[in-house]
Amino acid sequence: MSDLGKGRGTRSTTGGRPALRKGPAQRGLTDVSLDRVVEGDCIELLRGLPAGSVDLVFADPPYNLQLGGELLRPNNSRVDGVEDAWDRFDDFASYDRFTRDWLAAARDALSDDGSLWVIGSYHNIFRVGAILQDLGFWILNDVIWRKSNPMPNFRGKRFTNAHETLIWAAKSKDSRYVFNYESMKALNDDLQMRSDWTLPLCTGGERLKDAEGRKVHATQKPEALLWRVLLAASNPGQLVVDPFFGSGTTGAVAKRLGRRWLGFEREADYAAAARKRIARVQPLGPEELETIRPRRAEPRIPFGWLVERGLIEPGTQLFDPSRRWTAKVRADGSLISSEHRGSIHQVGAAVQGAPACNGWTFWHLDVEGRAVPIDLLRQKLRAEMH
Amino acid sequence: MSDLGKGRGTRSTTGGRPALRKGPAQRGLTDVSLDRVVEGDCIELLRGLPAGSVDLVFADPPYNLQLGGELLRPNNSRVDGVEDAWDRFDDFASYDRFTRDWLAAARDALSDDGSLWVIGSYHNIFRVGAILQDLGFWILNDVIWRKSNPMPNFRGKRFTNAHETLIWAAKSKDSRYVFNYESMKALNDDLQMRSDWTLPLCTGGERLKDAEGRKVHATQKPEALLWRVLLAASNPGQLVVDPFFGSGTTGAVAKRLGRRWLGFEREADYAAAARKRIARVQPLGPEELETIRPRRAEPRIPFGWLVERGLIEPGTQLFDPSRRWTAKVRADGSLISSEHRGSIHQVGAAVQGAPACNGWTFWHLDVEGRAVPIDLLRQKLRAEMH
DNA sequence: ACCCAGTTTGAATCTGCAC
DNA sequence: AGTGCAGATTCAAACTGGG
Repeated sequence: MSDLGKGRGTRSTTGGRPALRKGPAQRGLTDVSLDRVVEGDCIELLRGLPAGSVDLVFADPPYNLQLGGELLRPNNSRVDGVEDAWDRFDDFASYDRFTRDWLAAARDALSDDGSLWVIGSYHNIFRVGAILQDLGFWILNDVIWRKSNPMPNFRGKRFTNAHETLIWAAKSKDSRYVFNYESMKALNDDLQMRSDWTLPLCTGGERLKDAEGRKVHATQKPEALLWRVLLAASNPGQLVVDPFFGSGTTGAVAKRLGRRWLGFEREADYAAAARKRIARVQPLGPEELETIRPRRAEPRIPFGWLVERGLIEPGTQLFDPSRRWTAKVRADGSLISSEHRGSIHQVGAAVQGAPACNGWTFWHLDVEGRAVPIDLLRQKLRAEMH
Repeated sequence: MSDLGKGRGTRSTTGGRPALRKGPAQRGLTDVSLDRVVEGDCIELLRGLPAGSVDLVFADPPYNLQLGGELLRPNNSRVDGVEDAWDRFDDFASYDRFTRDWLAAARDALSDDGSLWVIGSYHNIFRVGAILQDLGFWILNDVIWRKSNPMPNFRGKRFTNAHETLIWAAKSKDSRYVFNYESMKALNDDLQMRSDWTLPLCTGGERLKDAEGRKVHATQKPEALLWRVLLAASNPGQLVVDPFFGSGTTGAVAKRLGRRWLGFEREADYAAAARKRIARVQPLGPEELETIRPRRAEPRIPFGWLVERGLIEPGTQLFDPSRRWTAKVRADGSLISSEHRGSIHQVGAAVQGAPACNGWTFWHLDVEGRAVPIDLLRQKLRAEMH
């Protein structure tokens, strides 16, 4: 694991400074303490992590369903079921305290460019979202998990509750968070991935059962959901922490996708089931893990290099797709049109009267009667340079 | 209007005691004060309503978007964002105060069995939802408006923000709120209506424009959305109040559906446009309240979903029927061949040197020695997703 | 009347590195 | 922290105009 935090284990959206990014191992976490389920209170355990050591948090906290009174105080004592408005306020207040505590601890553990996902339902997600914002998290998206096979509303008193909500938030407004745009686009047939994801509930062979055939965990999340989350917002080698580990879906998918992971779980039974489950997971090899490389991450090639390398001759006439404007290439890689001179981008913007222009895709040259974007020459040069 | 609050104007879900339910006229509101747009501050106007006089509140409050500078599309055209003064707040605390004030006033105005809808985005909806709960409202559903034609994310930095969230809440836990289960089921091809509604944005002839062709209101809601809300949660003759009336969609649909209505609006321009709009609306006759059934399209299944769902493993070798070309599946659903990488369609086209290719029928995989087109897996998945 | 190609537009927290 | 600039980035629908 000597390459933790290097290579693919870095942000893919910028391409800059990959060697400078620290992996978990450089941030006070050793191999032996990673890829494990730790039993205990998630708030204490989160507080025990080195500040800034975590790249991604995925959290599936208790939903505070006001049905069975399964509500826990920060000290893990159980709150009794309550009826009237005063007690309900007490109820929410205690849920809010708990939420604030674990979110604040998670925020401290996150690196500056790390991000956090929380999943919830209308019972708790509004409180979680508001507290997130109060703590300085910067919401990037709310994402809807649209269940293709939800439980119907048996009594016919409400709409079928057919979705859950995920919030994706960066540590701060200025964060340079990881978003693997191209991978998400690839996953969605070359269309931008939207904020609504249609996925089925976790059923069938994926659902963990005990010896008597009872489900091990009441709210086991489908692996497809975590697949999308981890692929979108982390890179191989980065550290993913799940403070409410449960049946270990986050760990199973993290292992498969080559991410480092840590799971916190209070209940020994869940922890044991998760360990057993994850031990069976086969990690993908580097080739399968390789995804579409974002153009932003490709090495920068100045236009002048094409001239220098003889891929384009000084004096060559360039034109835009509509052939309304032309410009000539000069020896230093600058362009000159009838009224403007400067870089391919500057002249492209100037002739159009636009505020900006990507000269690589705007300017074309004539190759045997066909208009070819100069970006094609750049790709050729890149291939030559490996 | 002597039958206000009787007959159809009663809850349909219980069937009990219809004659005892009061209509607006019995609760201190006269005909002359109804079905009107009132200009002024919504909090004061809500406070001025007799307690318990309102059957349904629909609210589309400012979202507090906190937009930065200007945003350009890839073609350099400028996005016409929400820059109106009414959407600007100093900070979360002042937005929260505003929200608490209008929600508290709305709650007092609501009858005990009345309910409230609020629409918002991730910028504000979590704060609204938490405050709702703090005030004693009882959330019945959160409903997702899934936009069929959302604005893309132009910079590729996030998921396409393709939905908005509505919260539907009763005045209290014990409320006997109106829910027209059968109407909703009928609207949905005799299936229970789910909590996610797919509807297009308000465009075309429905969108109000001024003399210069500019949109009258930055955020006009589609009538189809209000149609569903009013049909679900109110009965003819009941009173619907919209404290952020804007372009008057709530009033237009309420009039058409035979509901009484009241709209509060601070801006005189909006109020005038709404009055003009609603004057043109023809109320439906009792028999016409039958609705058009929405058409259901076959769901699109991107190839990546097969990978995500475990129907095809990353690393799987694909080949064409003639077995001249092969390619490998990667974790994000893209393919890689010896010379090309991209979507199933792109790589299929590239290896053949063809301009286009249907990857679904071109690529096959080996199942027990037999070549099976990947389209078969798609059909399998589609069947699982209805 | 229809078709096709090009243009416009929508509640948007929308760049990142070098100097 | 501020400035300059390379260069990356869009989907569904409705509308417009010419043939």
